Amino acid sequence: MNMVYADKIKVMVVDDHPLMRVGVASIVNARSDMTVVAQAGSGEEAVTLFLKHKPDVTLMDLRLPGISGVDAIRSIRETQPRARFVVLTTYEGDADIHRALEAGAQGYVIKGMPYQTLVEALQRVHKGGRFLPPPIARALASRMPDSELSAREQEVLSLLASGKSNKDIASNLHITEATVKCHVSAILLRLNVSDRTEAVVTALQRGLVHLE
Amino acid sequence: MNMVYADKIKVMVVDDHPLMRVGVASIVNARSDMTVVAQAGSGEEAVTLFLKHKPDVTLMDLRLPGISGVDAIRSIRETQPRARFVVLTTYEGDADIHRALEAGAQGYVIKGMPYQTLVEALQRVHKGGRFLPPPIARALASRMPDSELSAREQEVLSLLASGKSNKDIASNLHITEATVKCHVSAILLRLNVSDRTEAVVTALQRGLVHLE
DNA sequence: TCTACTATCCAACTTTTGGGGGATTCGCGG
DNA sequence: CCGCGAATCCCCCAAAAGTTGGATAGTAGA
Repeated sequence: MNMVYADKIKVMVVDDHPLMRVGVASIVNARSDMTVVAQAGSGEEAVTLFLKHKPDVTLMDLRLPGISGVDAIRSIRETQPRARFVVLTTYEGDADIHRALEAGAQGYVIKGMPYQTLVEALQRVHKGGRFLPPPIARALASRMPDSELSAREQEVLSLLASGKSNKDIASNLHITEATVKCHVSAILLRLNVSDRTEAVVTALQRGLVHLE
Repeated sequence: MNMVYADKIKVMVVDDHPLMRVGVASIVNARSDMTVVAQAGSGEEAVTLFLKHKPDVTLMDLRLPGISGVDAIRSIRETQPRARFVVLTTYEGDADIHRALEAGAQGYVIKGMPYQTLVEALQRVHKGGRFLPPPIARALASRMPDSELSAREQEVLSLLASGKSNKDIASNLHITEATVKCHVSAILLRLNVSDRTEAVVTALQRGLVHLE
């Protein structure tokens, strides 16, 4: 019987850490105006469970095994454009924030903020609004407007971030070392750094690439 | 009245994420053989609360604001050598594991393992044993036995990992660029990599250094 | 004590990187 | 159609990074 949920916000929790899911669920269920209707530990599971439970708001972590949280949001919104999402993740740079909002998230909360923030985000997003805490909005605003890398440059950056030399990158992409240098120079310019190592460090800090 | 705790394992939870603390606490408190007697959000708070509540086992995250979890363990064990610790953290390389055990932790559990693992770790460590899940023991075993960097090399590595050039590092440490190159070469040898960028990436993967 | 070892330091040499031109192709939108 | 940006390549050169060999000093052990 679904009557018991009639006046409550139906929430789905997506996070690969069982302990974090339990924590979030106990916060949500402790309130009289919301309830957890599903929990998922991966992006794939989230897509499946969304269709089954139709939550009002989905709390989504970004770093997940398999497809990323951003991809899961995009995938769900393709068929369910009215789905609403609050991203709940550890801070890993402004790039993730931008990508998540672009994919269709309406809220963004950092793990470690007081949990009243999370509750407020769920309420606001459920009512059709957006929710970006001041530190997040600030990080987003401080983005260079022209900081977009081309597809090729992103490929080069990710190889750079795995520690490869220009020669390795060249053979990996089947292009010449000269071309690699060209792309690397463009990346250094965009990221406003002076060498490849600094480029990797700031790319990791801003979340443009990840380890492993 | 402490009588209610007479037959229960007294647990302290240390983690800077309130949601994670709530999750862990609800798991522990749901069991009849253990109970949470204190929660801390920083290493400093952990030291204070330990003296006040004398938990049987402390669940300790490693990445904390202020002093690290390892430092907190070391600090507490200086005056309370019988204190027992289970590290509960995200996997960030074998270096952290080694440092934590050296500081006096008896157990090591990764966030994201099924929470039955956490319960078992608490029980085993409380009974005076140790607890290292197979994946952790394996990561520890695969460490190079000779992978220790000298103090100076660690300084250089951390500057390397912030993206500084040899010249910057030299002026930072008040030595010649030639000497810096020498240290860098030694680091490359130890980490078994071929250039500084790769060194930074693998150092980050293994948890020898951290971003920021 | 005297040797062996290690950490630290330095300089000369070789290789890799990054910068500055410039050229070609391809596709996309005005 | 034409301009424009993205991607590809080339040459040359200067600067940075990495290699090798060697000096010094302190320390632990035979």
